Formats: sequence, C-alpha cells, structure tokens
Amino acid sequence: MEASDLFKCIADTQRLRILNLLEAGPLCVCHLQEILDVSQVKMSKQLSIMKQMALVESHREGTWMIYSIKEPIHGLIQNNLNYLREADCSECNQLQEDLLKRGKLILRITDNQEDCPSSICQQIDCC
Amino acid sequence: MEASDLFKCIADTQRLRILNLLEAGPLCVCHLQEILDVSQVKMSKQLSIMKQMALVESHREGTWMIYSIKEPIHGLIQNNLNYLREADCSECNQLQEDLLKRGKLILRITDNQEDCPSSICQQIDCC
DNA sequence: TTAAAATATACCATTGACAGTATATACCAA
DNA sequence: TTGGTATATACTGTCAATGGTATATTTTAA
Repeated sequence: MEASDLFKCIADTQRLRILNLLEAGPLCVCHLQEILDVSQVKMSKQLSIMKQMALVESHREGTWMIYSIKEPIHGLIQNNLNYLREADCSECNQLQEDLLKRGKLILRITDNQEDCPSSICQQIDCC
Repeated sequence: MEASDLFKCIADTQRLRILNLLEAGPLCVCHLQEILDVSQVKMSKQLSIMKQMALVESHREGTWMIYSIKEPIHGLIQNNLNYLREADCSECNQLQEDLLKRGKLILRITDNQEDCPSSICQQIDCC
C-alpha cells in the first residue's frame, strides 16, 4: 500500500468522511448513507473501493452489511484524521459534525427501538 | 484551500517529492529535474500547479527560476512530510534518497565551481 | 542582432475517476 | 414461493488529470 494510494483515497471528501465515522465505530451502509446524504450506489462503491484497499472490512447481519475500520488502522490515515479533527477548515468542521450526527443517530435507533444491528448498538448497550 | 485539494496534490508522487525537497531549501527547475529524473515540461507543469495553489513560489535569477516553499508551509503538508520521513515505505525511502541526492548536488555545484544560483548556494556559503 | 540556455505554455491524445440507471444478489418474513 | 429490504455490480457516458510534441518567452552572452 503506497502512500500515494492512501492520499488519493482521502482526497475524496466522502471517503475521508466515511473513514472518520468508521474510526469512531462500525456502521451499516444505510446509516452511512443517511449521515453523508448520498445515494446508495455511490456509498456502496466508495465502500467497495476502500474494502479492496483493505482499509475497511464488512460483515453481514441479516440484510445489513456492517462496515468497520480494518485494524490496525493505517498510520497515515490515523495521522491525518487526528490532524484534521484538530484543525479548522470547512472539511474539518464537517468531520466534527458527522461525529455529532453519528451520536444522534445511535441514540435515535436506541430510543425508538428501531431495528438495530447488534454490533452497532452493543456499543451503547442497547438492542 | 481545502484539505482534499492538498491531498490530491500530494497524492502525486512527484509533487510530494518536490515539496519534500523544497522544504529543505530552494532549488531551481533544472536541479529538481535532475533529482527526480523527469522531463522539463512535466517538471514545469507540476511546479505551475503548486504555484497556483500557493504552495510554492518562484523568483528569477538570470535564466534560472528558483522555486521555494511559500511560507508558512501548510500544516497538513508539513504534518505529512514529517510523518513520511519517519515512516518506512518505498515512497518514504525515496524522500530520504532525494534529500541525500540534494545534498550531493549542492556539494557538486560548489566544488566544481559550476554556475550556481546564489540563493541556493548561499545556504552553504559558496558562490 | 543573433544564438543559446532555461523555463513556460499551447495543443492534442489517452487514460482514469466518477456519476447515474438499471439490474442482480442475499436475506428475511409472511 | 413471493415480496420487500438492503446491498452490490454491470454498463455507459462524461469530465478531469496526465503525458508528449511543438513552440513561445525571457535572459544572457557573443
């Protein structure tokens, strides 16, 4: 895995946002879609790209596919996520917003007793 | 200047190598060409791209164009250069090799009394 | 004023990333 | 076994990045 491939990957704002979210915990495709407000096809493709690069991995739970960071997270990715979360720029702010949205989303699927992939909700002792 | 633009920039190995070299000190186009072993046209284009992004700047000395990092260097660039110089990957090793080549090149143009852009050679009290 | 060196730009062809539509697959519940 | 939900893939058109050739520009020296 060359550094240039990793840079190319996170040069796409959506992929960067996905990695930022997954680094906080696993999510299924539809919830990623909801947070990033992006079409199903596009999300699926982005995840597929990063899966091929071995940056993320997935497992099935019923009809859901749960994506998570493939451990250990690559140092260059971690380094840049850390940097951008501290920095002040429009994309950096978006990463923070996404994490807030993620928090709300997890609360919502807990509270409303919505169907909830256990590997996501078990993070907060629900489901 | 969005983070994604910066990532796109350093996702190109040549541009990354150029920034790595310039961060160590100014160089003229022909010396960058020599170290990276790349055509004149291509080098000129890469520099032009980064000049437009305000990552580098240039000034003329005779027929030479001397390029240098535009201060202050962007934190994201600095951060990644620091990371890659410490890391171990083929591209990381290349960055180190380039810096060695740069050192030898500066010694050579000093020793051989070659024509030497003063803003480069004054770094080592020559010319 | 002409020639040579260093650099930049214009032009063109090729390639690769990306977005969208349609369709396929996998799983579940009735 | 049928329909619905979630997800993936195939196909296609479009646009941007890239690399090469030729040429222009700037400066210096003869």
